[in-house]
Amino acid sequence: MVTQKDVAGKAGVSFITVSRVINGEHNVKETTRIKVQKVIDELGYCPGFAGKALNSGKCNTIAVLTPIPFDEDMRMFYLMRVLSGIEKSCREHDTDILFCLSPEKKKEYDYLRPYRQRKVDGIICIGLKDFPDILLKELMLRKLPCVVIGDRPQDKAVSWVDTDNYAAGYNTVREIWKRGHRFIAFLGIPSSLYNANVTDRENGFRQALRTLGSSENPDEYIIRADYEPAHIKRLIAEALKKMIPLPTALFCSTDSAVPAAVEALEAAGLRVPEDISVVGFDGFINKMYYKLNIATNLQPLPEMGYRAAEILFEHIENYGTPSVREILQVPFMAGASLAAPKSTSGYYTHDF
Amino acid sequence: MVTQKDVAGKAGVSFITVSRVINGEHNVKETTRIKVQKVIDELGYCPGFAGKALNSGKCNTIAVLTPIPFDEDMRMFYLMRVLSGIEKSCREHDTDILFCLSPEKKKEYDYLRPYRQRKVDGIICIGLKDFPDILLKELMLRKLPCVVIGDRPQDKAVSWVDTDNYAAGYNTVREIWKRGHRFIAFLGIPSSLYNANVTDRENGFRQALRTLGSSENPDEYIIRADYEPAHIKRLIAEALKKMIPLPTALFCSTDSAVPAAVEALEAAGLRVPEDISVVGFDGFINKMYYKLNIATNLQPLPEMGYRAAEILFEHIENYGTPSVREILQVPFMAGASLAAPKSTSGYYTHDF
DNA sequence: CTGAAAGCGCTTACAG
DNA sequence: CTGAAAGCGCTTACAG
Repeated sequence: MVTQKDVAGKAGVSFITVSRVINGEHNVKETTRIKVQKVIDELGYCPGFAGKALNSGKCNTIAVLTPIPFDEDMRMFYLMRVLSGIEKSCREHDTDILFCLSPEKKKEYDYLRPYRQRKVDGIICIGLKDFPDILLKELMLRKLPCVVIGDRPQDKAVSWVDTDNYAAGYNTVREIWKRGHRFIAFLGIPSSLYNANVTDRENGFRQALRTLGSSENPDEYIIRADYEPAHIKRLIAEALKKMIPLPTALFCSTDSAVPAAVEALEAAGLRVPEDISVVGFDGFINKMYYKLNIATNLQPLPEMGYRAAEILFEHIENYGTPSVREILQVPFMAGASLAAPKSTSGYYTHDF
Repeated sequence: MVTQKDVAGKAGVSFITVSRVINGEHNVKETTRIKVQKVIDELGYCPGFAGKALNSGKCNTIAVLTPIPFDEDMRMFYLMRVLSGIEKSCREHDTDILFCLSPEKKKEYDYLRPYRQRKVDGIICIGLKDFPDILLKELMLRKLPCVVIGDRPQDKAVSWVDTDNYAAGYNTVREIWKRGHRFIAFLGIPSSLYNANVTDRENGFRQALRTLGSSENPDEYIIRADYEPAHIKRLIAEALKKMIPLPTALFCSTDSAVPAAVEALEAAGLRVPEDISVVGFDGFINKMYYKLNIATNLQPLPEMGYRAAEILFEHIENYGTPSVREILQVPFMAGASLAAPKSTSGYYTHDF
């Protein structure tokens, strides 16, 4: 490895002068600078980062911590879009991304090692089911700046960027209702499986129905299934039998449930959207060459990543800055899977 | 940051003893070890990696260099599957992954900075169109171990892991032919856009047709389009007019072209697979909820990533080890998009 | 404008 | 079994 000393020797100056030239300091004679720069170019010298890191305590690297497995196709989309935003910000800050999977299943893996080792200046967490307490304590102990994406840890000290899931859930029902639907079902996820986000969508769904004046009890139209397509299909098949009258629209709390949901509906003899409309949430289903263009809610994932990174850099440059909480809006996207129901029975007079 | 000195002070030993305990050396009295370990636990001491890196010249990090953008949906699948294999190997070697995009478009970004800075011990390149000469020279200059995935750099010094695209192309034609097809078209990519892989698939296609005794000139059945769906559709529409007789099967050199290709065929009034069979290459199209189960070739992407990382670790531990070249096979996957053609005119007597 | 000194946190010989 | 010394590559005061 070429070091400052090598350059210094060949240029006939001390290594300190080389350091000055590399860092663009002004207290260097112009002729010296040129001479040194020439040797730097000849030798291809580039300052090793370890020496610098040891000095400054900074390594210009941030970690992305996520339990999302690389081979899970739908959730990967979420991760990748967020990453693209993080990456943009990192590029602007000359910072690299250390990629740390925190496997959901393989608990024995010590995913905090890179942080303990001070291999990163800060950390962005994505898709953690719950923000673990141990993690929080470690972060505090080691004064490691941290920003969480897609969750809202209680602790005041943690910054986060999230979307307004309640408003999006509410608004989605409005959009469905506006088109004439009155019996709307909701496909969620058990709260034990994910964080409050999905519950918020469900709460928005409930509140919207209350506000819009539905006399129906929404509970009977709410299904909660885990990520497994088979599970989704079975629960929908069972639920349909109990929903009287049949819903004319199904709001899926995540796009990744849409294919299985549509299959289940079709298996029950319902055509989408002729017999039942389907709306998703997240916004990547239509990138997947799915057979049907799905109305959905477009999460601003790259923006979330970008903002999270920007906040993180602020914390890094200025440890102790008050924590930041940002809530981004989720625009509704119309799509072929959402149409007016066959029989509208005059509800259209309801004004919007 | 808690350092060896802090531990040493509290435990009443020198920091060297702390180093010994941390590294599990044997020349430490048992009672001392226990005493020191207790303080380590109390203080939550973990050796910072910068000091170690400065000493050993190693940082237990490898870089993944790729021009594949995070937001390009189909190619991302390729990248992620490869990454999952790399990640597995890294975990076994207690190594972290530094993620470096080398943007295809934004040339001004200095994607070699992390390597020059010795921020990584080695580098895995994925999806580079051509392995750039400058990159190679830099790697040699800085003695940075490197393994390339999905390409075969000429230089003897570079290790790579690739798939047998020629054999897969050849075998695919056999599979199609076996089912009775005699007029088979090929959708490739201009050689200027990608590396020899796609050309190899095309060569396998050609050779298979020659061997199987097709009297047709395959040139008229070969289309080359870039990644743009619009481009693919236009070229297929034009090509179909010139193919006489019409092909009864289309072999797409990559799954990412399949949706556009099928659209083009359907726009021309051809049903898949009733009028024309379609076969892909890569193996992720069927993960995308595509409307049709596609016959394709399943690239062993996680294995490629895993092997590449294993080879890289060998190079890192033992710089100067002869370069390794590995070629993995690509199994053919039958699917609903490949069926027997409507009229078979007695070709079935051909023996396999 | 330039360099000698000290130190960042660690490890590796070398003495005792 | 334990510690003092030197050094990894760099930067930051401090002298001159």
